[in-house]
This record gives sequence, structure tokens and C-alpha cells, in this order.
Amino acid sequence: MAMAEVAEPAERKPRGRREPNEERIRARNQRLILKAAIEVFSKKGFDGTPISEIAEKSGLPKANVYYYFESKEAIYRAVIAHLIQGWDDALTHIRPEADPRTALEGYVRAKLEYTRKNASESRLFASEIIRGAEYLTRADRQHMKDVTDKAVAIVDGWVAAGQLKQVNARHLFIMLWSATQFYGDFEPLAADALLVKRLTSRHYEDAARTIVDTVLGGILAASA
Amino acid sequence: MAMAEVAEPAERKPRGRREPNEERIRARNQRLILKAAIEVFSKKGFDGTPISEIAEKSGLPKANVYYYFESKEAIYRAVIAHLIQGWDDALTHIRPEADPRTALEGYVRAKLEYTRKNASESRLFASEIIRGAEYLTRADRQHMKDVTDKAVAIVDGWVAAGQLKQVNARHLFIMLWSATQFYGDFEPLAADALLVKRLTSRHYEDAARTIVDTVLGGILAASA
DNA sequence: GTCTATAGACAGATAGAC
DNA sequence: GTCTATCTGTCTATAGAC
Repeated sequence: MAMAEVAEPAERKPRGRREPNEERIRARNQRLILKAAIEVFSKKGFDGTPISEIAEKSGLPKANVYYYFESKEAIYRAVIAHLIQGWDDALTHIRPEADPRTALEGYVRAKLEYTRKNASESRLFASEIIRGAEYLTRADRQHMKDVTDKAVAIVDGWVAAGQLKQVNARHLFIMLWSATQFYGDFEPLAADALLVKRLTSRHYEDAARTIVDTVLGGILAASA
Repeated sequence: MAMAEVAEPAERKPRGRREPNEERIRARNQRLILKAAIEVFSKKGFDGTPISEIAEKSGLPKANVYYYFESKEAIYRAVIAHLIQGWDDALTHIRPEADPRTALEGYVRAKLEYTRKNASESRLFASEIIRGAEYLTRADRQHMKDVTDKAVAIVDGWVAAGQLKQVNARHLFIMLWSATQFYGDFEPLAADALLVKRLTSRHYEDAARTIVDTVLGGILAASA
């Protein structure tokens, strides 16, 4: 998906295969550019990001950025496409045969972990949604919907089986998503609320416990 | 606070009081500018917002915007200062003498209502935090901390009195803040998750019920 | 594949006529 | 208090030497 956005070099050996070395340089430089782009876009948004800053951060001259990507928008789209792939990972903890407590706790912890280790990516994604999600493709959104639907069906199954109290699974996932997201995306606020300068792994641990205890305490059926 | 940021007109009657009419025009135009600024800033962020667009949206020529505010940053700071005032309102529901269920439910509903009716403001605030909160003054942040501290102390009191189970009040408020905020700031995602094109008051009602039932179910002491 | 130089559009901000 | 014209700088993007 990301590949469609990448500019082709204007001049290339006709019909011949590219040198493996060329490919490696391409891959490396594209990675450098995307990594730098995530940082800058997440801090300044799409309109506020100058390509020159992406170039500087990636150690390449500005013109080279244009050699690898045909426009600023192409870089942005490639970044978005890349980070959508991280969306599902945490949700794999939600499996029908799993015990609800274990599954939901696994999801919350995985989500917190992801947000902590990929803070810039996470903020960029949040930024994109706040601005109205205009660069998310229909396919991206459909994918996220499908993944959500599957998780919702599993929770509904647990409710039907009497393992969980009656709960609106869609709103439940919104709660879990937003709570976990908060610690990474809104770190300055979270740090203020917790009376510290910066969040440490201990705060993430406390967050996980509070979310899991509170939510599970509210929906776990008494018999479970 | 906002006033400190506003440019003084270069030429003014020396020593004389200003005409009431002058004042009215000033107030009206400043209001128009701030209102337009909230909309544009929330969509494009600080760096991505052109003053020309604020001018257009407020119906004034660009030079007039500079007549009332000395810089783009001054407008942004004035907007931030204004919306900080909305921060406390919902928290007034958390009073020590109130019943915990009533108080927390009141808070959640007020917060959802605010986010729904002031979506642009809310998104602008979220955007500012995501970018690292560099335009929030120390005083603004201290104010938010003080208000949070008060609410935390009240919840701790409820826990001590046996009205609530043991819970980390600071993380609890983060949960409530993030969950309620989500429906306004990340509306496209929430709508996708709820299988609709746009959120209506019914969805906000469902959200309130899910949040309150889940969280209160998790922390209300059995005897309460 | 790398990089300097620059075109062309548009930004924030100001001067000064009205 | 209003507004046109303009200065100055920076932006995206490209041309073309190496």
C-alpha cells in the first residue's frame, strides 16, 4: 500500500533489473525519511511540517527527499499506511477461547506498551484523527472497522455465555482505547495529574492496574 | 490573562477615555477573530494555520487582525487562555458531601456535554497537548493541577469512608477524562466503531451509561 | 544516486492612505 | 478603525551539474 505512493526514479536502466545495491540504498533512505517524518509530523501536523526539517532529521539533503517521494503528501500517506498496521496487534489478545480477564488485561497492557514505545507514531495518528482523518483511506478505515467488529463479537459472546455482565462492547472498546492512548498522546497532562515531570514504567504499571481493576470489576460476572 | 496578549492600537486619544463605541467595536471584532481562530487552529494546528484564513472566516481583512492582535502567537495564546476556563466546570460536580455515584455520573455527563457542544475548542486543546503543550503557561498548568488535586482529595475521602473500593484516584480521573474526551476529539473513529456516519445525542447517552455503569460497577463499595 | 541553486507561490507582518 | 499595497522571509518543488 505504501509503495504506491513512492516516487519512481526518473532514470532507470531499461528492462534490466536494478542492482541489489541500488535497492538497499533506496530501502535505507526511505526508512530514514519515514522515521524522521513521523517525528516532525507528530509535532507540527501536516501543514506545519517543512520538508526541509524532515530532510535535516534524516540526514539527507532536501532534494533527495523528493527523489524518493514525489510530494509531501506522499510521505504523509506512507507514514499513515505504515502505522495502521500497528493497529491490530494489541487486539490479537482478544480470542474467543480465552478467559475474559486474561484477554482484556493482555489487551490493555499491550496497548499501553505500544503507546509508550511508539509515542510519536501514536501522536501522529491521534493528530490525523483530530484533524478529521482526511488522509485515512477508505480501505484503512474499513480495516480498522473489521478488526473492531471481530473483537466486539467476541465480547458479545462472553456476555451471552454469562462470563461478563451486560455491556455495550463497542463503547467498552472505546473506553479501553482512549484510556490507554491517553498516557502516550497526552503525556504532559498525565504527568501533571500524577504530580511528576515525566512518566516512567511504574506509572504505566499503575495505569494498567487501575484500568483493568476498574473496568473488569465493573463487568466481570460475579461467578467468574 | 487574555488581555495581556492583545495589541494596543498604536494611535489613541492621549489621556482621554476611549469612546464606549470604540470599546464595543474592539470587543466585537476580537470575539469574531477568536471564534474564527478556534475553528482554523483546531483543524490545521498552529503552524499550519494561515492568518489570512482566520481573517476570511471572521469577515475582516488580514491587516485588521493585526490591528487587534500583535501576532499569530498572541491569538493562539488568547484562545488557549480562554478555553482553560472551561476546564473546571464539569469538575464542580465532584463535591465531598455528594453521593459518589451521583457526583461521578454528573461529572461524566457534564464532560460529554461540553465536548459535544464545544468540539472545535476541545480538539484545539487536545492538539495543543499532543504537540507538547508548549503554549500552555505555567499558570494554566498549575491551575489545572490544583483543580485535579481537589477532586482527587474528595475521591480519596470517599475511599477512606468506605464508600468506594480502593482505587487510584489520579488514574481514575485520567480514565474518565480520556473516555469522555474521545467522543468529541476522535469523532471519526468513534463513529466508525459505532457503525454510524455521525454521532448523535443517542450515542452520547449510550457512552455516558457505559462509562458510568462500568466504572462505578468497578469501584462502588458493595454496601453503597 | 547526490546535491546546489533557484523558480514560483504564499506566509507573517507593516506602512501609510483613507 | 479600515484596508490596499508591499516588504521580507520561507515554503514546495524542480532543473541540472556532478
